Amino acid sequence: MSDKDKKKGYRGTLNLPKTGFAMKANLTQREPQQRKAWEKRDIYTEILAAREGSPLYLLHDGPPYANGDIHMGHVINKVLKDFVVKYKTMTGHKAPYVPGWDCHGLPIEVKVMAELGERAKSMSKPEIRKQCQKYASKFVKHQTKQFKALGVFGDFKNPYLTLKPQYEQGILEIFAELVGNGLVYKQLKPIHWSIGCETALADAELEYEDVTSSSIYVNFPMDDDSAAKICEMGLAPGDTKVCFMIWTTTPWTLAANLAVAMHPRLEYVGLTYDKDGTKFTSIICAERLEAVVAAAGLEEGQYSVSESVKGTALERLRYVHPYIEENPTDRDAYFAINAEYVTTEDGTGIVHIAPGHGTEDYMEGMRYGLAVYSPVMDNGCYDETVPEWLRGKSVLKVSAEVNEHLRKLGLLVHEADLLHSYPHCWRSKMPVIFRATEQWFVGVDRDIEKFGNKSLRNMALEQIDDVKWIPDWGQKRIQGMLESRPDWCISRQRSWGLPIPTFINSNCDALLTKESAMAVAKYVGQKGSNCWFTDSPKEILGDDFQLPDGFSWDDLTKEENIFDVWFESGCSWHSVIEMAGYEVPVDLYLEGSDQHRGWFQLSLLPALGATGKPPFKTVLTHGFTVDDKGMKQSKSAGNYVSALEEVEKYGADILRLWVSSVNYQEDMRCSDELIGRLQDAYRKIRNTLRYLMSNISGFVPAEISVDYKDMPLIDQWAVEKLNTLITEVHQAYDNFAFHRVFTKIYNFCTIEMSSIYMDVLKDRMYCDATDSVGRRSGQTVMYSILDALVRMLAPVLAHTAEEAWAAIEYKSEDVDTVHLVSMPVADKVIDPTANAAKWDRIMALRDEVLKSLEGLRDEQIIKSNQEAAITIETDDDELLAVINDMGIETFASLCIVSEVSIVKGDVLKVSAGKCSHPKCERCWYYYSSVGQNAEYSDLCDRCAEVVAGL
RNA sequence: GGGCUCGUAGCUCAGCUGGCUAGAGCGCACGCCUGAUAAGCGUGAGGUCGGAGGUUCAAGUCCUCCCGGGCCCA
Repeated sequence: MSDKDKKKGYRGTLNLPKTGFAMKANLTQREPQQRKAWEKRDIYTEILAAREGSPLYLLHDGPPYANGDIHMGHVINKVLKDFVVKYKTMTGHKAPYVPGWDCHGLPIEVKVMAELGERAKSMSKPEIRKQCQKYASKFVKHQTKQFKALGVFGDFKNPYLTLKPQYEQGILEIFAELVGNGLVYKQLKPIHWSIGCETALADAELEYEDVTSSSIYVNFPMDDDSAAKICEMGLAPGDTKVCFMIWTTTPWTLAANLAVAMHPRLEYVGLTYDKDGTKFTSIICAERLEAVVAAAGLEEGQYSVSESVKGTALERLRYVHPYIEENPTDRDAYFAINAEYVTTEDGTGIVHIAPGHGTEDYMEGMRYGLAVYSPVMDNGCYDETVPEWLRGKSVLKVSAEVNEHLRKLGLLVHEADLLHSYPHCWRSKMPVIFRATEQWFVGVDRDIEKFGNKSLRNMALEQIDDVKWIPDWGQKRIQGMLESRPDWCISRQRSWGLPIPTFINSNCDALLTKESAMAVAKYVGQKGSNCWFTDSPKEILGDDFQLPDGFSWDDLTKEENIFDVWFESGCSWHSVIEMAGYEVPVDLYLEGSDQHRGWFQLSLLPALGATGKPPFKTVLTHGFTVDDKGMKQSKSAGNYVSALEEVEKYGADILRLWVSSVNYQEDMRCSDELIGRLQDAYRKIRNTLRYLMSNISGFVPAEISVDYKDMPLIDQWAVEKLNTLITEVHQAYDNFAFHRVFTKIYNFCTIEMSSIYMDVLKDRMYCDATDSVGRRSGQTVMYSILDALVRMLAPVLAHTAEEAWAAIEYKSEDVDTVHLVSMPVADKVIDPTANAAKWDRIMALRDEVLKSLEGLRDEQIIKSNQEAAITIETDDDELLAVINDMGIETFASLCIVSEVSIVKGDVLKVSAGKCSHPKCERCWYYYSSVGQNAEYSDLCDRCAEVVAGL
């Protein structure tokens, strides 16, 4: 025997852990191979086929925009969806997942136009659209690769794309239904207009930024009759120039002014003062007096204030436009109206009204019969109807000139810069203006005969109650949005999109009926929407299409509006789900919480308008990633985490584990460091699996398992803990509470397994005879824990669980992918609560013992626990009984000490000392039996017996 | 400015319908083991529960206000 062998002693007689499951994960190398193997066997198709005939669970994917690389938001979204799909599959559902992309729209068109540069000018719409399609397809490919690299399973070979003819057909079919139900109309209406892009913008296309605007106080002189009335009311002395004083931050809109508004119930006064040698009386709101006096620079004694009257008293009084001599509209104008929305937060309490340039102005204007006057052209310049000095000038650059003009007229009371938040176009970044143009709308307040004369708004508000919102405040959120939302402007003046199928004759009558839209739908479904730009109305509608009265084939042209992309994605429940033969509502929509305004709402409305039903049963939302300090992430702020880099660096399972670890209902703090920390958790989980696996090599569960009732108490404890874990994890998954899944499993690995059970089991596993009942019992438990853990981890650690499943020698289910295995089910026969109180006491006592051992170690009396002998004194009969019941030796093994004695004393007292017995050279315990066996004088009786039997 | 929402140890999470000296894991510090070893075990230090009022015998948990985030809107 060499020295080296001597040193090893009895090592060769032990059953030490053995496994091929590597400690080092090497995820960045191993995962791609795993994915390749999945790809090769087409695991998505295989899984679906295996679940054919099972209950359906439909998660309908919301389409990301086909532009750019994926970011952390995508990661969270897709991984959460994948958790759901994989879990549902493992609970016996057929859970198809068809990923989709939003392919039309402004961002792509703008990008393509920029790339084309000058060349774009000589290109036709179909040519430009072709470039856009190429661009979109390219990013669909990119993102497909990136999503798959996360371990997401789905039908990536046949994704849904909003640019596919079939999909487009579906949109037009829904549109036709809405037309048929009387929801679609065309109207002049002020909408957000991007001057930079020369197009109408949707709410979702606006970005708010702080800008400095010129805010001005302006006097609008009254006509003589009204001035006289003001005097009669006692607001003006009689020898002054009487005016309404308004305040605005958009001087350019004054050219379109048609009225002034005051709140009906607020008090208004006349403020009389001298200005540039003229005596003025300005009507203002009493509450704004101080601010106006300050703005006008009036000192104490330089002005007087009249009694007040209510806003209603001023209604219909007339004024003269400051610089427009003749009313440019065919309706009455230049008088005072009452409006509830007037506030006293700033300004004068009198609001200038330009119905062509503001939504509220428009609404109030309608009530008073004002025209919708909007003297601004597509390019943001004034048209011919304004005074000559303004014609052709850009409204964004004209404030200084307007102010100067007003000053010369003596009507500008005060001018100041104001910093405020103002909407900008998300693409051109230019300030957005309100401008009235002809647009197509879906009316949300129109009664729908087919659905009991309810409006879309009514139906939506009613039926969101039948949808399950997770978290539950999602309902409140969408409710508020539905209550206040205006009609949906669905038209855009752009190239890259699905044309709105409307025709027009030379009288400007529009041809749009359910039948015409359906005819176009059919044609587009066959030829794709490019046909709109190349084919004739007759080809598109079909030879046998019956034109309505007033239309003829030789006087029919196509309109060139395209749909708001939200309308396209909002029809996916039809284009994707229904057209594939599935039924709506689907089980789940799962997106970021911004989609309450976006996809959720804009899917709900078309679905209600067309079918009268919502498209989803459950809507689950997640929050957004913020940086490690909780602040919004952006590339420019430098606190941006690149999803691709993180996957590259740590591997997909680390990212997946990170997603599972955070509560996605709130903001998720995210940084490279925070993600990196999950490596620790990953290692702990992986090592737990590895250790379990390493102790069951050669264990054939079906043949040599031990029954629960025959197990040692500690094994029963472990089985009970596992049972509890399974129940809790199941519940957590069912509630989409993935971070609870993570916490439960992780804590189980750390506490129950690593620091207690696996540590305690070492002696039995290593030192007991290979096929002893005690060892087999431990293996039985470890096997079932391993089996359950791998299954429960599979939705989260998609790659690692697969790797582990493959490494399990004797599988409990004859399936060669963990993703087709079923979730473990808690054993109903085992009641984990039965012994819980008892175990709490035992574990508490164990803590005391470990604490006292730490003292011994500090004094350098012992090094390892096995050197120690423990004496416990207690006055607690119950505790005495519990310990004696389980057996003092069992308790000793739980603490991994050589000797324990427990006696009745005064108070609980744990004392420890060095064990006086000799050390067994094989199991390293200090037992009295060591030395008793003549043949093996350095072994305890147990070890001697085992070694003798070898 | 409005709607919704969040704010418990360095990090990630528990704390149910208000009720003992606020918990866990990780991380950290210190120590142990060397028969899970680029592993394992133990002990310990960390929190005025965002802040201020209030209701209550009693508040992290209810109310009001304030501060600071996030999403959406204006």
